Amino acid sequence: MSMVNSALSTTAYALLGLLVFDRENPEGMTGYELKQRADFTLRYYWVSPAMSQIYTELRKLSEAEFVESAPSDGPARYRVTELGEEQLQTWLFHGEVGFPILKHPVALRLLMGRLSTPEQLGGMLEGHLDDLAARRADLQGVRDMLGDEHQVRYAAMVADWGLAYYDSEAQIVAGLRERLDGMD
Amino acid sequence: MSMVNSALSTTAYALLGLLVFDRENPEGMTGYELKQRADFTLRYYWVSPAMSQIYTELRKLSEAEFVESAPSDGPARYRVTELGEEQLQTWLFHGEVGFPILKHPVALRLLMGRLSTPEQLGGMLEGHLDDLAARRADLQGVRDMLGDEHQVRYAAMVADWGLAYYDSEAQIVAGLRERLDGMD
DNA sequence: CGAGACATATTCCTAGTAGGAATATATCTA
DNA sequence: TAGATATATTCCTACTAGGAATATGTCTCG
Repeated sequence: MSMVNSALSTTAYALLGLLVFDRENPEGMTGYELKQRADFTLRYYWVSPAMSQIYTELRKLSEAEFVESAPSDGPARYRVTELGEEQLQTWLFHGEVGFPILKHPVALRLLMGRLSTPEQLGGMLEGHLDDLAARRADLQGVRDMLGDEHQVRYAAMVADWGLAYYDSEAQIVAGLRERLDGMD
Repeated sequence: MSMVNSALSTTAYALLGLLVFDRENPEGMTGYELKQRADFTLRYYWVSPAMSQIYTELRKLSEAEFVESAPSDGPARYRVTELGEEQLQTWLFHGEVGFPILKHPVALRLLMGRLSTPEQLGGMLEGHLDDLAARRADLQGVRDMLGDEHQVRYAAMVADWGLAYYDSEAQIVAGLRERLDGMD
């Protein structure tokens, strides 16, 4: 027995959130633009969905009338509806808040530290941190983008959190160096 | 054209790592025990795979002869093979190290802060932190379990990292309280 | 001692998700 | 004007999540 009107996925709500964020824009957003926005802002807190996934979720949101797209000859441009905004509100504070899920290949390798030399671990971590530098710059961009005061009040905390999270990797490397130096 | 001998998933290597960790135990581990171990140690750094997934991955590892199970009448008990250990070594430091992926429903809701009152956000965060208290205790357990000095040297950093990661949520709440107090 | 609860052990099924390939058009650039 | 890049969307397939189903063993309490 498949649940009719089954609950939307968290990813669907995340996209709905992006559309609410953009609700002053009368043009709306295409799926493609949503993907870009998701890659830019969302991916630090929720997996950035694949393109195909975005269109799937948009279809579901559309069926539930949480988003609408004015019929046009060009690409479909979605806007959040009143109903959608209400629904997001409801979900935000009345839905089950699940546990964070992390897939961290670097941490995983650190956990297997006994299988490696300190040099190997150190090398891997430093390579990873190089990659992170670019990400960190992006994250600053996200913070700059969040201009509205209400948004800033809370989202900046999240951004700080994200930075703290990544900074702690820098701390690990620092700690690692220290430990390496202190080794006999 | 399906790739024959296709590369194992990260989850498979994670399980292989758990078996290596346990390689002094001549009994080996059952799939069930691996699941328990994964829930205990692994889930903070990699999604803890579902039971069914564990058995799927074990089958693949077995086909590749990275693990072996002595035939017996009881439940299958797996041990890592020489080949498996070598393979894990190779993967650890010669495979592609992907980017961390986070699914954080709390951070997601914080990002949508403009849709909520400070009280709602604060309430949600505090509820979440209550749940985390238990987890944090678990994590201490993981650290206690890692008795071997080589392991401790690196895994303790990971544990610290995990703790720092979760502690930063406490900081967010503290920051939130501060901001709430400072509000007109 | 027997009943029910809980732990162990594994398989099966289904919906969901990832993510690349394919397709098409528009624009930009040299 | 050809090739590259960006926009826009769909399609396909393999993988993953995760609950249900199924057994058997063990523990506990009246």
